[in-house]
Amino acid sequence: MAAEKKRNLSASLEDYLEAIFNLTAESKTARSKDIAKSLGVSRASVTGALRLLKEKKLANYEPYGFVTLAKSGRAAAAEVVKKHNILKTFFVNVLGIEPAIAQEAACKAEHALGAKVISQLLNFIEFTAKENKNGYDIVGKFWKFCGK
Amino acid sequence: MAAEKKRNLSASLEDYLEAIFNLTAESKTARSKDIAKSLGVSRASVTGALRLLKEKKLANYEPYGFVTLAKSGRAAAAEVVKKHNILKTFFVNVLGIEPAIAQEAACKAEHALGAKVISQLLNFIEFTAKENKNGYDIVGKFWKFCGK
DNA sequence: TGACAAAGTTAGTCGCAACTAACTATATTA
DNA sequence: TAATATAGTTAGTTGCGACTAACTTTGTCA
Repeated sequence: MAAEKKRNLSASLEDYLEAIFNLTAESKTARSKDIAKSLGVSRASVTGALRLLKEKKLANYEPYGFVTLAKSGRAAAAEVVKKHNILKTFFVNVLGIEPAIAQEAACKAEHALGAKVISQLLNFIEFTAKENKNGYDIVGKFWKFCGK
Repeated sequence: MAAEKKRNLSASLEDYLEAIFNLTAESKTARSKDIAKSLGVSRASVTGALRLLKEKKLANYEPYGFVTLAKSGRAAAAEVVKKHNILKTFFVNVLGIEPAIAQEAACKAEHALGAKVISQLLNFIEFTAKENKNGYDIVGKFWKFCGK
C-alpha cells in the first residue's frame, strides 16, 4: 500500500489551498490581499488561515512574507483543483449546464465527493468522447432528449 | 413568478429535516433519540436543532412532545430526500459506484448541488433508460469501458 | 403507587471560520 | 528621506454546531 496521507482538511482550508495554487499559477506570487479577494473574505481571515496551513505544514509562510505551498500542500491543492475541473467539465460538457452555474456547483461539490466518484466521472467523460469518435454521440442525443 | 421560498438552510439543519422525514415515514413518530442515532449526534444536539427548526417554522415541536414536520419543513425535507435519491441512483446505476460509498457521497453532495444539476442528473438517468430500451446500453458499455 | 430506567432538556464549553476596528510593517513617491 | 498609502496582523466578537455533565420529565412495572 502506498503512503496515503488523507489529511482531514476542512472545506474552508481546501478553498485557501486552491486559491493559493491558482494565484501562484497565474502570477507566481500569492498575495494575501488577492487570496482575500478571490475567496470573498477579509484579509484578517486570510492571515488566520495561513497560520493554520503553516501549522499543518501545507504552506510556507512568515508574517509579512511570501506565501508558497509546501510539497504536501501543493499535492492537496492539486487534488482539489483536479476535482474541480473534472466536475465542471462533466457539468458543462455532459449535462449541458451553463458554465457560471457549473463553476459554482463544482466549487461546492469538490469538497463533498470522494476519489471514487470523481474518477468515475472522469471515466465517463472519456467514455462519451470515445463513443462519439465511434459515431455514437451520447451527449448530443442527451441534449436533444432534454430539449423536449 | 411562483412563490419561491428558497430558505437558506444549513447543511446541518437539512440533515435534521431529512432524518425526521425518513423516521416519520418508517415508524410514524420521530423520537429525539432516534434522530440522534440516525445522525450520529448527541441527544442534546437534537434538542438544539429542533428548537431552531421550530423557530424557522419548519417543525412542530414542544419540549418533551412529539416532533412533526410543518408544511414548509416537509417540502424542504422532501427536496433534500429527492436530491439524495437522484444522486445515489446516478452514482450506483450509471457510474457503478458501490452502494455504501454512493450513499455517503450522496449525503454530502445533496447539500452542495443546486436544482439545475440535480434535474439534469435525473434527465440523464431517464435518458440512459430510454436508450437502453431502444437497444443501446450506455451503462453496460461504460462499465465495460471501465473494465479495462 | 412509588421507584427506577429511559428519554429529553439545560447549562456550559469547545473549535472553527468568519467579521470589524485598530494597529504595525512595507512600499512608493514627492 | 520623510510622509503617506497599501498590505498585513492582532485583538476581540459573533454565530454555528457539536460536545459532556447534570438535571427534569415521562413511562413502566413490581
